[in-house]
Amino acid sequence: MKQRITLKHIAKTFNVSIATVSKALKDSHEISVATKLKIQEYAKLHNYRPNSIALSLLNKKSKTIGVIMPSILNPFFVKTFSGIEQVANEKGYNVIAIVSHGKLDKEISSIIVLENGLIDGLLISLSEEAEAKQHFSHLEEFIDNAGPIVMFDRVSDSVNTDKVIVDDFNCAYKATEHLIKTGCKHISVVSTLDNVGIIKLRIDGYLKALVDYNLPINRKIINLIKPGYDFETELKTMLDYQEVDAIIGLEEFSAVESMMIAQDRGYIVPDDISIISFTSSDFFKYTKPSITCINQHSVFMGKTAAEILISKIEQPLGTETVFETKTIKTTLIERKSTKPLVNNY
Amino acid sequence: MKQRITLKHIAKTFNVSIATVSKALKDSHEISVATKLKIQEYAKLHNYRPNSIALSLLNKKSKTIGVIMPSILNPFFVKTFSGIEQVANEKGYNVIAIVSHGKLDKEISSIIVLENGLIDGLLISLSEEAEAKQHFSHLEEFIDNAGPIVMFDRVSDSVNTDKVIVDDFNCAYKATEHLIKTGCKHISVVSTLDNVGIIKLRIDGYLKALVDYNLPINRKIINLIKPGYDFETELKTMLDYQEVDAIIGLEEFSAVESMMIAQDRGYIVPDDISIISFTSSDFFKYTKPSITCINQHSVFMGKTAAEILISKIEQPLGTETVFETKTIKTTLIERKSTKPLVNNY
DNA sequence: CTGAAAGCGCTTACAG
DNA sequence: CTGAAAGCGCTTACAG
Repeated sequence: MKQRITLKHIAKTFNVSIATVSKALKDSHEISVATKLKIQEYAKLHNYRPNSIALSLLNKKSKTIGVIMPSILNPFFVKTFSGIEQVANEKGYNVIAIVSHGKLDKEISSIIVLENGLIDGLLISLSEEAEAKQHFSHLEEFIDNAGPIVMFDRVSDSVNTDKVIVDDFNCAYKATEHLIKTGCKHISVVSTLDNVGIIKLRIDGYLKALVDYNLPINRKIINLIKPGYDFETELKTMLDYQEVDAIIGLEEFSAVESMMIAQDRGYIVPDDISIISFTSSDFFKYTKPSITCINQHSVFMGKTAAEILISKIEQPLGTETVFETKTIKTTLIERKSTKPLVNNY
Repeated sequence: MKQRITLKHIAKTFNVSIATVSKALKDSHEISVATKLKIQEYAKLHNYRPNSIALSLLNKKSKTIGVIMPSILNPFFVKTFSGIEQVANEKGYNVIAIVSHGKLDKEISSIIVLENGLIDGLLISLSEEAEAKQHFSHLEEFIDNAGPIVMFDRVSDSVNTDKVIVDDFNCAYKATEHLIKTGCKHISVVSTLDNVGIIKLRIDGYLKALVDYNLPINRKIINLIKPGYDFETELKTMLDYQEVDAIIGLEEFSAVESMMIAQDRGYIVPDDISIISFTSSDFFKYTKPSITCINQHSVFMGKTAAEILISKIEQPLGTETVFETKTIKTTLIERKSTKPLVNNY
């Protein structure tokens, strides 16, 4: 690694000032054609590239955005991230990715690092712990000091900023309704997450559907399995002691693992028990039976969030800031883990 | 967004110099306890944080690394990235993620952006196009001007730098051997990638195993499906016209999709046809039958690559640079898509 | 104990 | 047509 070439170097070799070199490279009309030519040629030959850190300091813009997600080993977040990366790159922004692993202190320390000029704006999906403790002052501090935030998926009403969400309530309602319409009466909800706003919304949507269709509510088959508890044990216990003819898995793992366990116990899917999964994975096509799921259009969600963020970053100073909450529509992808809809419903 | 507080602001409020404030905040012994105290208190109260861009410019270190991958919607790269992110964060580095989508010009333009002080070092898995065209000058330029590179998985011998790879040759040999030992004789290889070094290595390992076990080689069942060709059609044609009793999928998609297609045609897996996949996915547990695969320990690969890179970044100037190529060991995870090993082999 | 100066690499308004 | 100056936010060796 040799020394990177700078304006100073070029200035010295031609015995001109740094300012002249700077202008020459920008093809300024202030500079004579002769000097422009020789400087540009030399710069090209030596692969001169302006130092982006220096420009950041000057412009107070880093042309990079940050993304903080609870996990990256979760297909939903991977796809969202993919969407974010795409539009960021199109618009000339770099993206710094940070995984909070659901931990509040990781979230806070990351934001502190990013807060000092490193990024022009932040995309964040809240950590479980931030939601559980309702701790958001680090976000407000960021907004005050560093730039705009757009929250996606796991958001909080307490933070006044732009948001992109999935319509979790209706989405759960639709899934539940679909199960009811295919003849299910004892619909369980299974999740490995708790204390997260979206889970509450999904359960509310589920409950509403039950009420609307005059089905009884059985709290014992709303199975939020807390960390530390064994999924398999919890699920088997439920299947042993409760009547269940359908399971809505609130994330991929819960759905696919529930299906496996039920099948191992001899249940036929979907005849004995139907399965629907929140979050769509390409792999749901490949299970036996293939799994009916809700497509949350996560790539699109990522793109939308990034677009909003960048437009906020680039809006002229003094523009009145109006915050919007965009809801991404979901689709039910019908596969073989649910019974066909009865026509005469 | 208000104005971020700087040393200048603090200096002005206490009528001292910027230098004094800087030293006071570093708790320098040069400064009187009284001034240190009031300055520190004020800074804390107003949430002062040194501007990291300014520090980067000063130190010529940005404490961030770049990662360029061909794809992020591929579980192998996601896991590798996860490993990278983990150690980078432990060691206080930010990571900028860039997806090349297999395109050379995206790879080049990204490197140009990153080259100018933005990152201290780069992790890269080559794009298909860079490998196909054997174009690597952008990497050499980066190494010359910006900092160390560590290549992972898709590497090139032509670039003199550190590398972390999977032992693709032996890995394919092992997989093929396993199939032979379970009684397969007509082993096909299926991949949607071509022109990539690792694919060549895998095929070489496969061929070597066939030779060692005195099995005939049938080039017609080495099925490298080029972009634009329909996977299903290609695979069906092969199954129709060639004798095949095992398929090695060189990436997840090829394996799982091949299994589906074979099953749709009435093949029983593994009795009629065995399946092995390169790259391990959590989902392989959930297919019927579950899929035997090669675990490439991709998270570990990412961690290793990041560790090497950061050690290179942080090594004192003038340290003799010795490049190493680290090979990550792979494991065969036996599941139900292959027949059990016969004991008396 | 405090501060002026130089510098990291750049840009731009202003003089000459 | 060219350059000196000021500045982005910081640090550090050197004077006083």
